[in-house]
Amino acid sequence: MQNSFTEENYLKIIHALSGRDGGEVSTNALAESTATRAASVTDMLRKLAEKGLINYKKYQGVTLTELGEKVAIKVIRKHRLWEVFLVEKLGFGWDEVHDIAEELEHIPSEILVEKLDAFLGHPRFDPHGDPIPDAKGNLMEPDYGVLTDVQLGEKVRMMGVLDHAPSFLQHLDRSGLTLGSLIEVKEINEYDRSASVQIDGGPTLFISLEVSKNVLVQRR
Amino acid sequence: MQNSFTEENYLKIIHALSGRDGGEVSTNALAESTATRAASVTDMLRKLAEKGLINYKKYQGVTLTELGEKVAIKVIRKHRLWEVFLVEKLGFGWDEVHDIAEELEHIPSEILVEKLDAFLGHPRFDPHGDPIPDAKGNLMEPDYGVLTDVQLGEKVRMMGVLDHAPSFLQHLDRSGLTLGSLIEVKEINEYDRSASVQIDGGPTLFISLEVSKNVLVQRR
DNA sequence: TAAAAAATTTAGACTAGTCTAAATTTTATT
DNA sequence: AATAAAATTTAGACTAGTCTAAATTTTTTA
Ligand SMILES: [Mn+2]
Ligand SMILES: [Mn+2]
Ligand SMILES: [Mn+2]
Ligand SMILES: [Mn+2]
Repeated sequence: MQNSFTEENYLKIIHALSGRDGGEVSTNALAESTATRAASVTDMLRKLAEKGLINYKKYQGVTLTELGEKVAIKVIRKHRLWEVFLVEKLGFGWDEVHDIAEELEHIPSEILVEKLDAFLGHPRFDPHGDPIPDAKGNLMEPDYGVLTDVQLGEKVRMMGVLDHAPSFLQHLDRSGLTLGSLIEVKEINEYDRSASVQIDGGPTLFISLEVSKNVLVQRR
Repeated sequence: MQNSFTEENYLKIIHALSGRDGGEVSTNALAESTATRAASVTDMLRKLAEKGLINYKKYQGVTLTELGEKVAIKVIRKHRLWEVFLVEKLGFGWDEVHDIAEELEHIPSEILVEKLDAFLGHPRFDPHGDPIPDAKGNLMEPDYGVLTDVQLGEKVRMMGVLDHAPSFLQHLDRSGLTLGSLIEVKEINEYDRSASVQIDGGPTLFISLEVSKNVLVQRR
């Protein structure tokens, strides 16, 4: 049978919290991310385990099974493709698309996804720099660094963001930081780890640690 | 508060069954169209009435309130715009889009609908010839006739279909009948009311009463 | 390593939407 | 108008997903 909207969300969140190592995810972490209570999570975990989507032993946390992983990646693929559509075709800002994509990602129809993918020209990344899984379910996570780890004087390319909150994305817009920006670290303040960076060889910008922490860059 | 997927479907179906005269819709008719039982319909009707979306007096059938009508038309607008998107942009056939649009029509976001509408060039009709309500909720029902009512020798333009079933639409495709086709009635058989028609001044086609009944045409 | 704290699960309950079976109301027929 | 048939509503129950409060298990800390 089909998976419900709610089940798909649990799988997607388990995938995200599990990280690239595929480690166990705790009931409390899921309660936090799903905005429900731990007791509700336990109920759902029993059901997902029943359906063979997760590995679950009481009190031990959960991981996705291969099947669960496949389902999660399909949802992520749809989410990111729809985000590309919203930005590239409909003209939404990258700060406006996440919530709409949260709904669109649950529309069924394999063929819809594949036609959408073709219509968009088989994009490799979504508007936030996140990689789009291919039709076979392969998800290549590029290993970007965080701006915090960049040394003084280094030049890096902005490739993505860790925080997807509209307020953060809007802040980046106002700062003139977008995907692809060339960032040169001109100064790092020991006291609060804020920094001055030069964008695309042009204007210099002051950024807080909070921002640096959430900007993904390609070091070369 | 927001209306659920299920509530929206009830409103849309009440709108459809109510016809242009806005007449009462019976519990049984709704049970049939929603593929549920009459008892379930009664429960939902109480709820919709509670929310001010329908006029409901026990045993008397229902009509939409102005509010209910507004909500129904918004759903219809979304359904038809998404169908245009699926056909015009993604390359689906007109026989493939209805079920997918049934899902997409429930995605919220007013701004999404308006951006989609603009992206599509503000289409007036969907792939089946059905009129698309405008952003203000105006729905202009053109008064087409049915091919059955066309006289011998008359020339009419095909403008829509009454049956939206994939099998019927595929049958029209195979027959070479599409929206915009010029149809001249060459012969009508008294016995079964089947007919021979000439399409776009070209090939002559034999069509059954069942088909004629479901083809909408513009008489001039 | 025993007690305290934290995390997790169980118990019991609620809502939305659905069902079957029984009761009621309306409509059609004698 | 009385009765039969059809339509509709009510009663009681079920599932998915959620909740609070209580019980249990694991982890931490003294
Ligand atoms: Mn997103
Ligand atoms: Mn994204
Ligand atoms: Mn349709
Ligand atoms: Mn249509």
